[in-house]
Amino acid sequence: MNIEGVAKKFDLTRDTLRYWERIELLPAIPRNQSGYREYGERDLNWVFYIKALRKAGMSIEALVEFVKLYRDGNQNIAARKSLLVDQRQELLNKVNDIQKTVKYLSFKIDHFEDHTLNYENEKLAYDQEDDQI
Amino acid sequence: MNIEGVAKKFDLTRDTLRYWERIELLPAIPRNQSGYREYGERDLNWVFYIKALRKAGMSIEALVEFVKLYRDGNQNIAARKSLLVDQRQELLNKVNDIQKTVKYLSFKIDHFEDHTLNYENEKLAYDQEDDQI
DNA sequence: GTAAACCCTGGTGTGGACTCTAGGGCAAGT
DNA sequence: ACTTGCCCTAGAGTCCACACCAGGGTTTAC
Repeated sequence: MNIEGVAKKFDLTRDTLRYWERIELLPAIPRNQSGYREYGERDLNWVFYIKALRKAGMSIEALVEFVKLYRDGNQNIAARKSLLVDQRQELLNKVNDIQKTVKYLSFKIDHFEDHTLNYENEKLAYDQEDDQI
Repeated sequence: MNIEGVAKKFDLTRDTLRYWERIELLPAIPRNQSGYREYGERDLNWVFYIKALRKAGMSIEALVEFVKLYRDGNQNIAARKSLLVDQRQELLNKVNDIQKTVKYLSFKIDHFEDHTLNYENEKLAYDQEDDQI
């Protein structure tokens, strides 16, 4: 599949795909005889993966790291797997953060008219056990 | 409380606080006779609120919008409340997205050695019902 | 009363993640 | 054969969210 097709399929711009490749967020895409990029199955997997994790808020750094491990050979399977596990954990942490904020919002919504509130009360609502604001 | 105190309390830099104020992400902070910012109870609430929502990944745009509604008077209480509700909904959507990605990662982790996978299979794991992508 | 440690504004700098442009090659239809 | 519409690279431009000055006033500690 050519770059246009991939761009459409995943709703990205061609420029973004080229950019990702340049910073090694994607592996080097094979070229046809005219030098055009020809995305294979594996490359589409990467695009899908990268896009999902970017949307979920993963840093590009972490992803580059991961791609590098793949690029550098099949050696360190354990390392790669544990990176996946780490990434999952980071996402779970993020979910946790957001859910705290949801609680905080819910509290504000429920007490919307109550103008005596201050953020100390709200902090309470936001997080009962965590002492660092 | 002066700017240094607020910065320390919320683990932000003075620059960030001034920046937020400039782009109207915070209301105009009252000044003392020397022109120094003097943060009140309400302002601390804002800082807390903004910081939490930023950390949760809310766009600055959406937050500026919200602050504006407050700034423009006490009129539209309903509008303000519904904005809170909207923001909560956005966060819930985000949680949903991330959880999809977590599922996807879990799938990859579980099938780590299985090289016959392609992103079509993974798409299945990623999201059973959503047909886009 | 003076040095250190704050505060202010206005402006410039920075890093990240694209986005666009220029200049040129290839492909497909007419 | 020629127009249209892709593709390429290299490089410049943009926007965001700060971070970092410079130049100057103020407050606090000695």
